[in-house]
Amino acid sequence: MPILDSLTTTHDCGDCPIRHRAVCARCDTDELARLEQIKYYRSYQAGQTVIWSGDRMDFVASVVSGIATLSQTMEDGRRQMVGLLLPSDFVGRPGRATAAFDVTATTDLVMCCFRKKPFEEMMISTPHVAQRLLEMTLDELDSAREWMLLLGRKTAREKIASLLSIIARRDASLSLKSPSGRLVFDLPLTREEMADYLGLTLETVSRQISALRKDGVISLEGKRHVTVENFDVLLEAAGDDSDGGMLV
Amino acid sequence: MPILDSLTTTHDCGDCPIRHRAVCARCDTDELARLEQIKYYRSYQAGQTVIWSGDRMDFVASVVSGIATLSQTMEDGRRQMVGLLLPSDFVGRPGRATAAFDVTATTDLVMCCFRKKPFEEMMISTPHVAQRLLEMTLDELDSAREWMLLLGRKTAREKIASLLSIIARRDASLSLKSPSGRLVFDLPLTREEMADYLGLTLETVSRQISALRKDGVISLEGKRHVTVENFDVLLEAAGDDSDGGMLV
DNA sequence: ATCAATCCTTGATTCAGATCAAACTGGACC
DNA sequence: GGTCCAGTTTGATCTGAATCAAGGATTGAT
Repeated sequence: MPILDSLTTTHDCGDCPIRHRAVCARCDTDELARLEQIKYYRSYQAGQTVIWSGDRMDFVASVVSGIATLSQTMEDGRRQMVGLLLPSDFVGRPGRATAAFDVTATTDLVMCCFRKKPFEEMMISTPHVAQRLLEMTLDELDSAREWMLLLGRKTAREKIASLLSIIARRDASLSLKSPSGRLVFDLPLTREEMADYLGLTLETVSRQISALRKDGVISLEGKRHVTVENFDVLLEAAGDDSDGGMLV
Repeated sequence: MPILDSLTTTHDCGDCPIRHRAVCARCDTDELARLEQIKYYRSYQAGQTVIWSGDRMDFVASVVSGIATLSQTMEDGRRQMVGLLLPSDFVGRPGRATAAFDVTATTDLVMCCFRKKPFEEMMISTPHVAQRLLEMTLDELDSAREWMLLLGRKTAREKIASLLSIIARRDASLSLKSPSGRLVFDLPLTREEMADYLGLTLETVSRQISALRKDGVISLEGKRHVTVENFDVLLEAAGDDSDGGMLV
C-alpha cells in the first residue's frame, strides 16, 4: 500500500503521532532510544487478520493509525467484538505466549511492534513503560465493564445510540472540541461489525439506525456519514446519565 | 460480627491466607513491612455496601475472605454486575479519587485496605507491587472480555452453565483438584444476583437451573448446593470449547 | 404456633429482537 | 452503458426471554 510507505520505514519516535498517548508516553529520551532499537512497523490492509486467537505472538504493539478490532468466535460462528483498537491502543500481553483474541484490521492499519522478549526486559528494568501500561490497562478494564452494562442490559436502540455517542466523543476529542451541540463524523464500522460489537444482528442495527434517523436524533448522508444535531439528545437515547462515563 | 474478630485486628502478612495471590504476592520482606504500616482491616456484613459508585475512595484493598460484587445501575434501576470479587482480588484504582462502580458484600467480607496516598507512593518507589497489579489487571481484562462474549452472544441456558462452570472451576482450584468428573459446590449468589451477573431476569435463571436439573446436567440439594455429575457435559452446555478459557 | 420476610419456582402471556427472505444502492470493472 | 458484488434496507414471521401473576419453602421474630 503506497500510502503507508512513509510509515513502514523506521520513524523517529519524536515525530510519532501517538507519542504522547501510547505505552511510550512517559518515557524519557534514554528509554525512547531503547524502544527505538526493538521496534519495527507493520502495515495491514483493511480486512486483513493481524493475528488469530491462540496463535503464537512474539511481539506486542501500539496502533499508530487505523482501526483494529478484538473479537472472539464460538465454534458455531457466533462472534462478539470485545474491543475496538484505536491509535495509541496497545495490543498483546507481556508474559503470555499466545494471543487471547482475534485481531483484525478494520481499516488500513499501521502498528508499531516491539519484539516481546526485549520489551519484557524493559518492563522490568525501566519503570515508565510499566507504569503507563498499567494506567492504560486500568482504563481498558473500566471501558470493558461499561460495555458489559451495554451488552447485558441496554435495548437495541440504546446500544446503537451508545456506540454513536462513543464514536462521536472520540472524534470530538481528536479535534479538541467538547462534544455538545452538532457533531459530524464517519462510522468506521460496517453494520455487521457494529452488530458484532453490540451483540445484535446486522438487520437490527440497520433498523435502529433508521429509527434514530426517523426520530431526528441523527441524520445520514450515504451509509457512513452521520450528523448528530444535539449530543444531549443522543445521550438521552443511549440511556446514559447526561455526564456519562463511557470511556473508549 | 464475632466470627471475624481475629481478622479485624492487625494481622501478620506472613500468615495471610492470600499472601501468595494478592497484590502483595511478589513483595520481599522489606516491602511487606512497608505495606504492614499502611494497611488496616475492615469487615462488612453480608448485604452491606462497601462503596457507592462516584463516592470518594481514600483506600485501595484486597479481598481477604468472603465475596463482593462490582455492579452498575442505570437510573431506571436496570442493574448489571461487572465483576465478582473473590479472595485475593483487588478493589480500587491508584490514581483515581472516586469509585467507578458499586461494591457490595455478598457474604460476610474482610478486606485488607491500604491508605491510598502511601500505596501510590509505593507503586512508584517499589517495583513488585506495580508489577503484580499489572498482571492482575491484565487477567481481569481478559476475564471481562470473556464475559462480554457471554453477555452478547450466549443463550440463557449457556449463560447459566457458564456461570456454574466458573464457580465449579474456582472451587476445584482452591481444593487443588482438577475440574473433571463429579464436582460439588455451593452457589455463593442468589438467583437475582446470578440474573444481574448474566444479564437475565431472576425467573429465567430459575427456569434454566430447573431445566439443567431435569436434563441431568446438575442436581440440587436445597437451593444452593449443586452437584455436577460430569464437568465436560456442563462445559458442553456452556458452549465453551472443551478446554475452555473462562478465567475468574 | 403464627406471622412476616426473603427467596425461589412455575404458569400464562407478551414483545423485542432474531431469523428468513427479498430487493435496493453505489462503487469497481469490463 | 452494463453487470457484479459487498453492503444495506425493509418486510414477514418466529421465538427466547421478559413480564405479569400466583404460590411454595425456609427462616427468624413475636
